[in-house]
Amino acid sequence: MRRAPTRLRGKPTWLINKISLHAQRLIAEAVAPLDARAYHFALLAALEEYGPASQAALGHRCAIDRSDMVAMVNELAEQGLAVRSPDPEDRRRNVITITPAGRRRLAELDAALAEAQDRLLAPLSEAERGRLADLLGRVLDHHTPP
Amino acid sequence: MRRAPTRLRGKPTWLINKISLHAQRLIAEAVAPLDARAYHFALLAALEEYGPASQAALGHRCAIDRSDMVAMVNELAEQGLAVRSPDPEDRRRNVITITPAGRRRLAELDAALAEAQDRLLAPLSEAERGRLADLLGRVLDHHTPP
DNA sequence: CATATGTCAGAGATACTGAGATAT
DNA sequence: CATATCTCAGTAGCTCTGACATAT
Repeated sequence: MRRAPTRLRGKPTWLINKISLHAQRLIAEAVAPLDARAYHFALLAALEEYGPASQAALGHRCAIDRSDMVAMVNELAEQGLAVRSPDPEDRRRNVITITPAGRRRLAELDAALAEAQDRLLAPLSEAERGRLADLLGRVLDHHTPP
Repeated sequence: MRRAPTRLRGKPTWLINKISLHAQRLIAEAVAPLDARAYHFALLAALEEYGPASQAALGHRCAIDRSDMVAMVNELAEQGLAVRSPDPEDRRRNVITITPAGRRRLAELDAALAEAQDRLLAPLSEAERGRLADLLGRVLDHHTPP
């Protein structure tokens, strides 16, 4: 890919899409030893930070479709990382709750993912990583409905 | 997705992956009226900048797998944007050449994609877009074999 | 009746793998 | 023999759509 066409190099969408592939690969490698996926971390992080939540609420926070949420919660439940129970106050809902094992797994995943960030952003200094995260955060916010 | 978990927000890989989805959607919408895809632009840009090339060389420049290149070149050829002909000097190869119609299409795609960049990066100033492109370019280079 | 939630089946687009045929 | 190129078939992971049943 050396010397990609100038017109291509100048398109941030292209840079982002290509980097995204590297990011997905690095993350998959990082969490594979834990028998996990990237979304496990997202869900466990949301459960720990905001407490028990319905699948719809989790999906809203983490930008995961509710149809995909089913399988993700199944996986967390099978591994004993979260519990799915009916919500007595609204019987359409399930309440998902993180378990002690889930909190331990969250910490492990966080460490593994931190290393993946480090590999992805290896050529950037700490200050540059901060600036990049700020710019990306603003871009994502702009495309995120309230 | 409002108020994504702090741990998630702090992971550039997550920001990049989510933004990549928005980018792909914007690009698909931008080039759909031209009956094209993002890779058409990549290939036409490479052909215009570096001249006729084999499919393997194109794939190397644009980071497209050879097995996917076949269908892409088929599409360009069907639309009269490029010509595929056997290489007399190395009969394993095809030489792909851009046509005048291909150059016109390249200009159209470039304009359409410029607008997509604009929509993706709407919240950023010109200076910030430049800084973002620089940071992303360095990250991508780091993961690109020579 | 209209909306929200969870569930499921399947489509779509993208990237990759593995194999074969041909040529160097 | 080892490698390179093109081609094709099939797979994998992820995202999204549409439908349904249930509950509000």
